[in-house]
Formats: sequence, structure tokens, C-alpha cells
Amino acid sequence: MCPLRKRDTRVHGTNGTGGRRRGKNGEAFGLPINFGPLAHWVGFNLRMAQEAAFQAFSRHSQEIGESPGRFATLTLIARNPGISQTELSLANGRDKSSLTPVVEDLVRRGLVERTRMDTDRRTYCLNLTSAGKKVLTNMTRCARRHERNLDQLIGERERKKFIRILKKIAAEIE
Amino acid sequence: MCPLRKRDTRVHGTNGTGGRRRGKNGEAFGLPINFGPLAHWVGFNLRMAQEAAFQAFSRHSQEIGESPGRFATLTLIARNPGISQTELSLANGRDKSSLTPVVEDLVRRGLVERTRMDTDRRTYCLNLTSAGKKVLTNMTRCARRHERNLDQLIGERERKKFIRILKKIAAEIE
DNA sequence: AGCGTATAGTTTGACATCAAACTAAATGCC
DNA sequence: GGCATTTAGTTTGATGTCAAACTATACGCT
Repeated sequence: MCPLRKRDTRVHGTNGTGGRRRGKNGEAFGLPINFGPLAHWVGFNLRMAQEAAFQAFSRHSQEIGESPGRFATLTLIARNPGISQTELSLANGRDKSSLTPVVEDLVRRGLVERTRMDTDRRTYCLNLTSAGKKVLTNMTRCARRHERNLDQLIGERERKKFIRILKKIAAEIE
Repeated sequence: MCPLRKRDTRVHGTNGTGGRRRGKNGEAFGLPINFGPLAHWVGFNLRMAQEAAFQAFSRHSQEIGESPGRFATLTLIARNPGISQTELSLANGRDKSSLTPVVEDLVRRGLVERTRMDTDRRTYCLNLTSAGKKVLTNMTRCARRHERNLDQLIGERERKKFIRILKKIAAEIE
């Protein structure tokens, strides 16, 4: 019943390449994958690239035992001392409720200090401790290595334009 | 104790913009966010753009009640009749175990037909039913609208280069 | 001052995802 | 043929995420 992809007619028929094994990405078992419209669409390729970059970053940063998401969090606190959790979640593109356990963990581990704001007892002020600064310094070194890889892939020339487009998508969609 | 971001010294000091309220993205409460090195890094901007595009797609596609992830799945099955779950998960950039409940759901709802392969009783052959094809047609219409938005944002000229870079990242990182 | 509304952060429930352990079938080697 | 190894798919457990309900403060209006 099943058309037996390993001998799918397209190989001998419409798809005349005959090249059935490239083995790197997106295809397997001898038949190249047909991505159809996905191949040209921004959304799909964004997701695949993001996933790949995320995985690569994870591999890099696990040397120092910190997950990629934490890195942006620590950087944003470092650069915006006294930032509130809501501001942080917005800047980070995540829901504020996702931040609760992250901040709790960072506080528990002594990387972040959390005090109530004087003029509004609801909001927290987040700051790095000196331990936090030290960890961030190490993470930043790792991240720079990772970024250098990406830069090499993209090329210095294209990078600015590329990032400009990414920012535009993040800011202006819909 | 807390430095009171609302009156942070940087506003009157080092950061002389005085413009404290833009209200759209990444900042709030009167102080623009300092993204530090994140601003120039590919990984962070990839994540933000991907997230934004994903959200936009979700809004579009919920008209027809199908999540964005399912769309790629259905498209890949349509374009590669008889594809196995492992092939599909590779093409889709997701772990095969994530696919199990998705396929189960699609089968249960009559959009996908799943048969064992003749020559290897372990692997499944996935195919769209005619109902699945109909649903995919609708989703594709939605997705095209979404893509057209993205295209307008990016510009036809840049789009090809942009996608080429995304593919390169997905394929060649590390 | 008092009451209704808005806001910061937490809790909860649903869901997607991965990685590792597992089951069943296939393949290879003797 | 029989046993070790590989492979396709599922199960399980941990994590990260969102959205909605919730708590507590704050603000605004009279």
C-alpha cells in the first residue's frame, strides 16, 4: 500500500537528479526532502536558523553551565541596573511570568540582588551582585566566540543589513 | 537603596537624549532599555525576530484553528508522500519524540493517514488524506498572507539574500 | 478619606520541546 | 539459523513558555 519512499517514483520520474544522498541536513534515507513553499518562506527559515543558533550557543555556553536564556537576562540587568521584572521581560521578549522562576534562581544563587523600589512597593529593582558580574563576564566571553562563528558565516559586510532586517521584523510585524 | 530607575541618573547624566518614552518595543516606564552587546548580536536578534514572526503567524492562522508548527508538518507530508516520522522530524528541525503526539492528533482528526511500510515494519508512511489536503490549502492561503507581510517589511530585493543567510546558519553552524 | 481601577509580580494549568530509556523490528555476522 | 547491533517510533521526566487568574500595592476621582 505504502509507496515505498526508498524507491519513490519521483526519483526515476519527475525528479531526475538521481542524487539521493547528501546526508547533512533535512533529508535522509536516500530521498532529498521537498520543502515546497517552505523553502522560500521567511518564517520557516527563521525558525530553523534560530533553532540551529540556539543549539550551537547551548553547546558553547554549557562549558560554564549557564543556559542561553539566562545570558540575555544577566546582560540586560547589568546594562540597566535597577530594572524591574516587567521591563526585563519586555526587553527580553518573554512573558513576565516566565521570568519569575529565572529571577528566583539567580537570586538564590547569589548572582542577582532584588530589592523593592522605594516609591512603588510592588516593583522590584534588579541588580547584579559582584558574583553575578563575574559570571556574566565569563558568559560574555563564550558568547563572543559564538558570535564570531556566526559572523564568519554571514560575512562582516552582510551582517549589519541582516541584523537590521531582524530588528525590523521584531519591531514592526503586524 | 534601589536606584529608582524612573529618575535614574543616566537620564540626566551620561544618556543625554532626554527622550524617555517611545512605548513600542523593548522599553517601558520612561527609560529606554540599554541592550549592550545584545543589540549587535545575531543570536539575540534571531530569537526576537523569530518570536515576533511566530506570534504574528499564530494570529493569522488561528482563523483556521491550526498552530504554526502543524503547518510545516502538513506541508512536508504533502510534498513528500510516504515520508517517515524520522525523516519528517529531521526536515522539520524537531526531535522525533516531539512528533509522536502531533502525528497522533493529525491521524485522529483524519488529516493524515499512517501505514506501515511494506519492506520495514518499523517505519510509518505518512500521507495526507483528502481532508488533510483541504485543510492544508486553507492554511497555505493564510500563510501566504503572512509571508506577504514579511516580504513587504523586508523588501523583495533583500529577501533572497536574507533567506540565503538564514539557510546558511541553519545548515553550517558549528 | 474611600472606592474603583490599573499595575507588578506570582501562581496555576496547558502545552511544546528535548533527551534518555525503552520496545519492536531489521540487519549483520558467525 | 541465532545472537549482537542498529534503527523507527514511543514513553517518560525535566524544562521553558504562555495565558489567565490571583494578590498586593498604587493611583485617581469624588
